[in-house]
Formats: sequence, structure tokens, C-alpha cells
Amino acid sequence: MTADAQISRIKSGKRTDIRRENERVILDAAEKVFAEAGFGGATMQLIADMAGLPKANLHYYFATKEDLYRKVVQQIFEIWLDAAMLFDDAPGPVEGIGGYIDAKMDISRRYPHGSKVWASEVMHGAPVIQDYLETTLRDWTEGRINAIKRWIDDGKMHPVDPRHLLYLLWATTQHYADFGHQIQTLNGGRPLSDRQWQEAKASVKEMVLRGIGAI
Amino acid sequence: MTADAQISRIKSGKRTDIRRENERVILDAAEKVFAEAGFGGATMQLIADMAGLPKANLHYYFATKEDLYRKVVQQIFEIWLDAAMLFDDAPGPVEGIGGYIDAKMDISRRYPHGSKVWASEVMHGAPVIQDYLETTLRDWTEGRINAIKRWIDDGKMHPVDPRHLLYLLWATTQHYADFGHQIQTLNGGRPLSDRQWQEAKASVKEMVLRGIGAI
DNA sequence: TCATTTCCTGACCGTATGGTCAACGTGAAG
DNA sequence: CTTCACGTTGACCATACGGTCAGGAAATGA
Repeated sequence: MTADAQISRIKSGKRTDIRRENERVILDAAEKVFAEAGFGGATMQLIADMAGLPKANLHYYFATKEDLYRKVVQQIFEIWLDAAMLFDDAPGPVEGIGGYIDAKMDISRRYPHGSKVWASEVMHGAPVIQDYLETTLRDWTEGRINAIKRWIDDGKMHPVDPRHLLYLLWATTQHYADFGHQIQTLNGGRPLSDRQWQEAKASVKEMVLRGIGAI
Repeated sequence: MTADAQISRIKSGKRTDIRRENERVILDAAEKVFAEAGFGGATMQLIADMAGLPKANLHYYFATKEDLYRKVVQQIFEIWLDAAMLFDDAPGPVEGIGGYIDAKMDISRRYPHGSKVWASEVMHGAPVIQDYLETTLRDWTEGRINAIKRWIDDGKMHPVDPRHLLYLLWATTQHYADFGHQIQTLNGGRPLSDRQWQEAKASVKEMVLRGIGAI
């Protein structure tokens, strides 16, 4: 039974399970609050309430507000970088860039809070993840630029500036998360439906792939 | 002489001049601080220091922090909407959309703080400008959608979804302001030069206009 | 059962914040 | 000179915030 299984899991839960579970609950709550209020507007009390825990318990797992925030941003960055995989093994821009657009649009829909926290962090000058920008992101970007250059040399797309293509991809795909509220308002106040998300992905892919001469 | 003219202007300045000048200084400082720290992270003391005025003086001109913030957002929104003019009298997408891209990219470069405040406001659910989204922005959007539809009907561009085209335009052009720090980091830590801004505008215009079949 | 580690939390503290206010300065009009 | 509206500001206040801590509860191993 589910109930029995839950009770059993709770009763036999290892210490690490309690820790892991609480950290997860806190991180989820923090992601939402940081996204909705910004770092400065978020309060530990708000996060605690959303997590259903006393405020003091948050400080047991995360020393400071900054520490909690840093973990939230790191978590997002990893999800965000995973979409890079699709770029690497692709034979051409249609699969590589088309797949990347699909993946990033899916992430925007699935993790809108995370995307907003990331955007907010970068907009404020990346005070806590500057090192990530200068190392991981820079390396990732260089790799992708080389892939695009190869496609250009192979005649698989027009010779566009890879850097500005990447910016356009990042901007557009994340726009559906970061400016989701504006899109929703212009959509009659209702969130995009499954069908509308499919249309959005198709539209973006079509415009971009034609824009770089890949179709 | 300039000095004499200044002294004269100060000595003969009307009360309204003092008010206007101080409001301008405060609004400029507020725009910068709100952009860099977010609404929650910004403090009246910080804004006062940046404006070179005592904190109590700010409350003489702006009743509350929210009031000051609202004025900053309104100011940005008006600049932002002015770029719409270019859309209207254009004979086709090359002039209309191309000119719009140029204008929005210039705004991103000239008013990066304003763009960030706007982005932050929308990301947090537009708590103070929801009415603008539902009235002015919605009307503006409908008008532009009709213009694009006309161009499509006239065979001047491919039949793309006008809504997603607008989102792509907004996202990409504002990205150069909102994510300017990230772009700067990926540019070796230096801001884009005049030449690089020209290249950026050209790249974006080329990809978008080709993407919609206008060139 | 007992000892030990981990987990939990109400109460508390120093600080910083948004906002107020009374007193003062200033310059134009009568 | 006097008046008076406008502009200025140091000092102050109530609140809310991030963070601490002592002491207790609960889980684990011997």
C-alpha cells in the first residue's frame, strides 16, 4: 500500500534521507520566492512559510540567505547547461539548433522560476555566479561557436555571426519563461495551452532556421 | 559666459525649475539603483546618496518608495513605446521591422537601466504596471499584429505567427540590455564597441528579416 | 537501556529600513 | 521689512529583517 510504504519509508528513513528531503523542499520554496520577489525582496520567513518549516530550521540546513540563493542558482545553471548536449552530436543546424530550441523552450515551461532567478542574477551583475560566467559558460560558448562555424564551413547554413545567433536563441527561448506573465496577459490572461506551446516552438524554430539559411 | 548663465539661471530659477530638476536627478538615480539592486534590494538611502540629496528630501518629492518606483517604470514605458512609431508608416517589413530592431537596439544601449527595471517588473508579475499591460501594451500589440498580417497578405513576407515574431523581437533586442553583463563577460570583460553594436544590429536584422522571408 | 549524534524550534538580538516630523532656510511678492 | 509658500534636513520611530542560541525531541547504534 502507498500509505504503508510511506510510513515504512519515514520510519526506516536514514538521516541522509531527512536531510535530502528537507533540503529539496527548502530549495523548491526558495526558487519560487526568489523568482517572484527577487533576492532583495525575498525573506527567509516567506521561504520558510512556503516550505512549511520554521525559519530557524532553514538556517540549520543553509547557513545564510546568500548560501541558499547560491544553491538555487547553481541548480538552475546545471539544468540549463544540460540542454547543451543536443548541440554536440547533431549532424547539422536543423537537428542541433532545432533540438536546442525545443529543449530550451521545454525548460522555460518546466522551470519558469529557475529561469527568472538566473535572469535576475545576471541582470544585477551576476554578483554570486560571475565565476561561472567566466569559466563554464565561456567554455561552453566557445565550443558551440566552433560547432556553428563548422556547419557554416560545410555549407549547411549561411555565414551568420555565431555569437549573435546564440544570443538570439538564449533571449527568445528564455523570454517565454522570464516574460511569461506578459505573454499570458497578451494571451487573454490565460497561460499558453499545450497546443500554443507547440505552435510557439514551431514558430521560433521556423523563423530561426530559415533566418540562418538552414531550411 | 557659461558660468554667468548658470548663476543667472540659478538665481532667477522658478520654483518649478527647482522641483523639475530635483525630480529628474532623483529619478535618474532611482532608475540606476532599481536596475542594479531590484525593487526589494534598493534602499531610499542608496538612491539618496546617488542623487546627492538627504533621504528626507526624496520623500518630499516622492511620497513612498513605491511611488518613486512607479514613476521610473512609467518613464521607461514611454520611451519604449516611442519606438513603435517606426512600425506604422513603413511600407514593408524590411523598413518596418528593420527600423524597429534598430530603434530597440539603440534603446537597449542608451537606457540599459530602464530596460532592466522593466524586465524585473514584468518578471515579478507586473505588480505596479499590470494595467499598462492590459490596456496600452495590448492595444499596441494588436495594431502591430495587423500591420504584420497586412504585409503577409501583400506577399511581402512569409506567413509567420505575428505574435511569436513580436516576442522574438522584444526578447532579442532587450537581451542586449538585460543580459548586457553576460554579453560583456563573453566579450572578454569589455563592453561592446561602436563597431560591435553595429555588427549586432546588422546580425539581428539579417537573421530576422531572412527568417520571415523579407529578404 | 543508555549514549551519541542529528534534527527541531521558540525566543531573542542587533541592525537597517521606510517613513515622519518639527524646525529651519530661502527667495519672491506686496 | 514682512509675509508666506516652497524647499531642506537631522533626528527620530516602529517595524521587519537575517541570524543566533539554548534546550529539547527524535533517531541510531551498542
